[in-house]
Amino acid sequence: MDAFAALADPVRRDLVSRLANGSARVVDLAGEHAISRPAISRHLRVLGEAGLVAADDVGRERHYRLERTGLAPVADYLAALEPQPRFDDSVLDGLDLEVRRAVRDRTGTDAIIHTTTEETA
Amino acid sequence: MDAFAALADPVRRDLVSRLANGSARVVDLAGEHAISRPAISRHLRVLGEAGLVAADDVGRERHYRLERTGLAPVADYLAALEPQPRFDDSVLDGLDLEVRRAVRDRTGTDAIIHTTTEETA
DNA sequence: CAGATCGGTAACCGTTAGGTTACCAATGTG
DNA sequence: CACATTGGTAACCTAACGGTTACCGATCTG
Repeated sequence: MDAFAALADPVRRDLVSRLANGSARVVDLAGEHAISRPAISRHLRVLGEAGLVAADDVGRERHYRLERTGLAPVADYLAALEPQPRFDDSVLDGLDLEVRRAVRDRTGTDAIIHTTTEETA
Repeated sequence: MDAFAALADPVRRDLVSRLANGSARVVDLAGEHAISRPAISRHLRVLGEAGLVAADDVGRERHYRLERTGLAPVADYLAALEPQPRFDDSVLDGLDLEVRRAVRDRTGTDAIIHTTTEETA
């Protein structure tokens, strides 16, 4: 099950939100979620398969933690829905030439396009 | 069906992506998606209920278009999972304003906006 | 060792999701 | 008007989802 399908379930979203505040054991999560422990366990397995959660075994306990990299597909998808997915330089056209010229002149570091960041007066 | 569940289906994600490039009719979308037109129609209804898609009636045709504000719950959820809730997510930059506005506007359904903010006493 | 705790898995069950075909209303066009 | 086009809906079916209880192994602890 992919990340989208995994996050379609409100219980799993709660679990992910919960784990964003720190890792937890299955019993802890089950104690907070009104449904049975096996149900929580299976939700965690789904989240694990989606790459959203990972576990560390500590003795007989299993500490689940959020795996934020698993959120990448979702974030990427949202980003791709932006009106202009490309960098729109047109707004800065006026500055653009000067920026490039300055970069050429200096040639020191690579500097490249940090855009409007370095504006020391 | 909320936005998360709506986006859980790959066909619906395709439809949303497709509509991000411009509106389209049901027959057009059906012609691109290998499944039957009624199936597409129902997917569009689901997307509409989730606030992800809207339609303009033009004669006997119905032009579907992407409703980006419907993405607010998802973007908001992702933002809430950030390690430190700074508003520095370049990925979600464009959505940010729409997120805030949509949260104000909609507030209907479950929306999930409160995300675990209300700490237990 | 005996027993409690932690956690995964299997079996079962009701509900829902998503596909199909068939049908219907509404609108454009010869 | 006759008919094609567009698109929504209903009925139906299969597969999957998500819950439960029961059971098992593994690990701490008296």
